[in-house]
Amino acid sequence: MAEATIRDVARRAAVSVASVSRALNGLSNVHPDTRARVLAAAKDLGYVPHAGARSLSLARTHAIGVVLPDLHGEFFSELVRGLDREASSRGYHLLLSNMHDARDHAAQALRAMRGRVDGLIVMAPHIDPAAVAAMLPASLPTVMINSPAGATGTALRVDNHGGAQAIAHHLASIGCKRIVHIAGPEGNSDATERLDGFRAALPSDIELLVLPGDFTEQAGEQAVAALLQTDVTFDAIFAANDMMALGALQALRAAGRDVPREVAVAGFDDVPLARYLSLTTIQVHMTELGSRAAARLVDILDGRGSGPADELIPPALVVRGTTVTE
Amino acid sequence: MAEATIRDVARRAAVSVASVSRALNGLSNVHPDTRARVLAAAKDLGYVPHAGARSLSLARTHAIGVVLPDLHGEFFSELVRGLDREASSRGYHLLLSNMHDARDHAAQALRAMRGRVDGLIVMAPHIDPAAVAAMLPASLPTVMINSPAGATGTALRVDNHGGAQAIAHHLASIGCKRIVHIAGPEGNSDATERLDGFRAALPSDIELLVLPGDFTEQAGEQAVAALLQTDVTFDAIFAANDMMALGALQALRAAGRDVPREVAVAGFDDVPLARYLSLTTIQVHMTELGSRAAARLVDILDGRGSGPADELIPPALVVRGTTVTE
DNA sequence: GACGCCCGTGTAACCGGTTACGTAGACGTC
DNA sequence: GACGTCTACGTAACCGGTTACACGGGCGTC
Repeated sequence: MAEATIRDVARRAAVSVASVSRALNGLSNVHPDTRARVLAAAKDLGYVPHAGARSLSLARTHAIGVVLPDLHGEFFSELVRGLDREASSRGYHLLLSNMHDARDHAAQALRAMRGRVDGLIVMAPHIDPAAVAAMLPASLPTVMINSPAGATGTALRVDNHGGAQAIAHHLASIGCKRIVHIAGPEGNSDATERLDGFRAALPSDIELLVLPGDFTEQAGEQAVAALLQTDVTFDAIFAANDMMALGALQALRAAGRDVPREVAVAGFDDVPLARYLSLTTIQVHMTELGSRAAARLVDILDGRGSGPADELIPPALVVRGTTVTE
Repeated sequence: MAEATIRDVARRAAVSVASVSRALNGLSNVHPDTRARVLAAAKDLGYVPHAGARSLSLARTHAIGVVLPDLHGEFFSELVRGLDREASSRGYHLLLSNMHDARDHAAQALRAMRGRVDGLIVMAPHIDPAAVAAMLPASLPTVMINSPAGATGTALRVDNHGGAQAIAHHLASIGCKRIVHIAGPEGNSDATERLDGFRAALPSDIELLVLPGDFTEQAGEQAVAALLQTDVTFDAIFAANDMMALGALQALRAAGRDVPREVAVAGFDDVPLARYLSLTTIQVHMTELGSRAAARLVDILDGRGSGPADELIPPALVVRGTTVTE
């Protein structure tokens, strides 16, 4: 059952290992007859090159490491789909590694990548970029996704600022005056950028109330339910992500508030559910983010110039039934 | 910027590479002083072992290859989450590879795994298991997920038969007499097992009409829309998956049919949307399927006995508003 | 003091590929 | 016929780890 090695092939074809290697890799300086013999021998033996050995001598693994937080749902799969699409079309594999919260475990995970991959794609919106940089095995080209601004190396980010701005303009244009924002977890860069962008783009005659949240549906529901107990009035809710917006929607409906006539609701992300529940939101094309990130990294690995150091993926406003009547 | 190797560490600690290797791997036959010197030297140099070289000499990569079809949505992420959870907790990494439709490309992808991974987890419900077996690099332990029955080696499968049976009993118990089934793509083993199980469990006094489908929402919608044009009567629809059930729901609502009073609707999978749209369905715990598969493979790799050759993951019936009124 | 044993360590082979370098032979030129 | 070139190919070093085996020295025993 032991797999055939290149020496087995060499023996069977009665040539040296060098010739086998050359023949199999399509180098030109091999006699056609020799090449044919080698190919036949390889086929007979069912020979498959040992990728590990190959990478060791070439110092090239053709794999890229992907380190992600413990993402849930569509986000994760869309991102990975984009990464995989681009990577595999350019001859690279994906080595997955989840970075759970534990900090030192994360360092461990990153280090373990040395010698396994040619480069890294890291997403860590909850970790200080300097800390991440310190954990990296140096010499491994890295592309960061949605890291806090100022990250080292190449970074791709969703334009949270621009997206939030678009929501602000939209809500203002439909006449909202008293808006509630349900924020994301503290220290999360996506969350803070969304709030900052929103606040900055809001005309001065509009009031803004910010409530804490944590990106979960529950948080959105509870925040709004609690708010409804008070005598605060409002005509719009902008949640830092879709799941909280959906929670908010449920709380509003449970309380009999008419959406969008009494209260407009908007989210951020455009998860698939948003379309079904007709939620106005910002479409973040995770697939594209993934493939752009992979493309950038592969460009670097393959020695192509790497364009601008940072890149913003522009999100698109999707207006649906929770802010305007059809 | 070149990374330090074990020889650099050896030089700095003034010992041989063997001692460095022994010290770093925690072998017992190393003098405490030596170990301390080695550790210090390694730390000074920021030494990180080269995983590729390590796997070459150990013939162990501590990675498992995951070959999946181009899955969409939650399915994909849930499965991968389960795989990753189990694998990483047991010291393994995941090497991802999508197997698109092209058959020979698939063989290529599988072969490329040799020397990169210690074992494989393959999901290919649309491919003949014998063909898959033929593509495998032999000598690579493989666990198949949801393959057509009779697959080689270890296989884990969702109990499609049992799930469909549960739906049949449920529909019968609420009094349905004329049921329409929207089938999945031809040749897909999940699809055929669901239909077979359903048919087998149906009491003989219930009529069954089978319509073709392909697992997409559109297919479900069109099948039902077309059906409504005819004078065929029916009081229940069982779609081979949730997305088609949701499509069916839309067609029914567009035609003004009352669900569940006039027509009961059930799906299979329990995608997240199902909960929001209150669809009765069969809950397939993809996360568990993933972690079970990883556990089985790691058991084999680590030399633990591998229990029963095959394993069925039991799905659970989830009754919601599309079959019963609350 | 000869012997055996154990401990700690170093040397070098090995994992399975790639490739720099050397060389034998065919051929052309003067 | 001596010499240079070019082509096809083999030998062996190398990638960065692990580890079988050899070995030297300290110690206990008779």
